[in-house]
Parts: sequence; C-alpha cells; structure tokens
Amino acid sequence: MDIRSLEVFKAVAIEQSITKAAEKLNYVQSNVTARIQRLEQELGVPLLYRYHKKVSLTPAGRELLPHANKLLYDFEEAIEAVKLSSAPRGTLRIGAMESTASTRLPLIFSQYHKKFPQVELSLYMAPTVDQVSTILEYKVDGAFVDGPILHPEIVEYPVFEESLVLITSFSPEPFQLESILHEPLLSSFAHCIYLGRWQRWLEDNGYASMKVMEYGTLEGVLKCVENGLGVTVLPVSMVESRIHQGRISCHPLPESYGKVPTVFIRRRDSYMTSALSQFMELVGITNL
DNA sequence: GAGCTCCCACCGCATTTTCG
DNA sequence: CGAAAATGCGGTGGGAGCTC
Repeated sequence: MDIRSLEVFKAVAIEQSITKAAEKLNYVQSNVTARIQRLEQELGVPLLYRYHKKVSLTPAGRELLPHANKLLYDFEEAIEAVKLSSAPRGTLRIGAMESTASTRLPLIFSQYHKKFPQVELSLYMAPTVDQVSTILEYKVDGAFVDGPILHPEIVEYPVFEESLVLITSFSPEPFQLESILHEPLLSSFAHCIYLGRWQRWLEDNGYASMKVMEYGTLEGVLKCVENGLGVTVLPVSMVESRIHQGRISCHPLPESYGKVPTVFIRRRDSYMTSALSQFMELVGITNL
C-alpha cells in the first residue's frame, strides 16, 4: 500500500465512480481499477461494491476511508513540515446556508484569509439538508447549518443565534397581521425552515397557513417584498441595512418561534486538519 | 563511480465484459 | 445500445545488481 493508492481510493470513494475518479486524478480509468484491485488484494478484503455504472464502499472501504484521509493529511503535513512551515495550508471547503454566507461569512473568510493565506478556501452554498449530505459524503470539511442536526455521525457546535423577523414592504402604518395573511409567503428555496417557524406560529394561533411562492434567490425575494408582492421570514441580521434605509418593515417573531441556532457541523470521523481547527477557533469554537 | 543489463511497477491504449 | 468497469498488452522509467 502506498500513499498514491490511498489517494486513488479516496477519489473513488468521493466520486463513487472509477471513471470520474480517474478524470479527477488525470489517470486513465484502467489505472484506477488496477490500483483499487491491488489495494484490495493487499488488504485481502473488497473495498468496493461494483454495480452497473457506479461503485460504493463496502464496510471495509468505509472503515478505511477516515484512516486514508488521516494518512493523506499527515503525509501532506510531513512534507510541509520539512519545508519549515507550520502554518495551515491545503484546501478548506466550508458549506453554508445562503443566510450565513451573505451575512457573517464574508468577515470570517476575509479574516481567515489574511491570517492563513496559504489555505485555499472555498464556499459551498446550499440549504441545511444538502449541507448535511455533503458533510456525510466528505465533500466539505465543515458547514454552517440551522441546528440542531442530531445525527450520530455528525458533531455540531453552536456558533450563532439568529432572530427571525417577518418582513413586509415598508409602511409607516401600525402592522396589521390580518392585512398580510392573504399575501404570498416568499421563499428562495423549498422547505425553508424560517418559513416553517412562521407557519407553525400561525397554526398554533389559529390562523390558516399562508401560500408559499418560491422565488429563486434571496435578493429576488427581498426585492419582491420591497415592491409589495408578498412577505417573507428571515434572520434580522440579513436585512438590517434595508431596515435602516426604510425599504422594508420588520416584525420580530415571538422568542420561542423566532430564535434559530446556527451550528457548525463536521463529520465525527473526519480528520481535524490544522486548517479546519484554526477556522473553528476563529469562529469562536474552543471545545474541539 | 560510471556504464550496462535486467526486472518490475506504473501507466496508457485498445478491447472486452457487464448490465440497466 | 451505451456507459462504466475490467482485462490484456506494450512502452517507459527507476532501482538493483553486476562488471570494469
């Protein structure tokens, strides 16, 4: 077993395809097949289930993957150590919901980049459900999501608490709930948990659920609200500047419905790289 | 130490096999 | 039938061993 075989194995595990892994590594497919077969021969256990058009990890393969990750990272670190540099480097893939990505992350990313310019940072933006999948598939190193997640293979750390507000077009008149109940509830993606909280409040207080209208992007949703097309529910941190500019009005949700914890998650068995631990420290997570 | 040969691992290409 | 994986085969490069 050598380090390159582990690299090939990791690529196959992530891509769930020998052909795609070969493309990613700039190898021909036959080489990847041969590498995996040799690795399986050496270990005496099959690492992949072969299906038509795809492969997946056997229990032995799943067991090997976190060790391979660790070995590959240690190998990279060893090389860097020899190069007399102890600063984190390599790649760091962070996932986040659009709300976190557009409000809190720019500052965090810029601070991190200034401190550790050697680390190649990338952001994967998606709703919470998709972020959890990408974490489980080792596609990102950590992600900001709406908590709690309560998944056995995931560790979560509370980082922020968002306060939800109902957002309507600007009006100097006192807010009348009845006047907006017939309006569409605008959402930038399906199954938004913020809207869910609002719908639950309505239900608990004897009102009918509002009709949801999807409108692609967050920016689009806010423009629609400004123009009186409907209302939406978002963390107040996302709309502060618009409130100050008098473009929208906002109305806090009652505390038990309006407080949403944002948690930082990572895979329990993923290797804690120094790039990741420094990032978590910067975010304020100290109990690693 | 230099030069040579042999062996083997690695790789890519072409082809075959598999299976939805 | 087509896409992905497996197989066969030949080229290449590097290390080991040998001779001078």
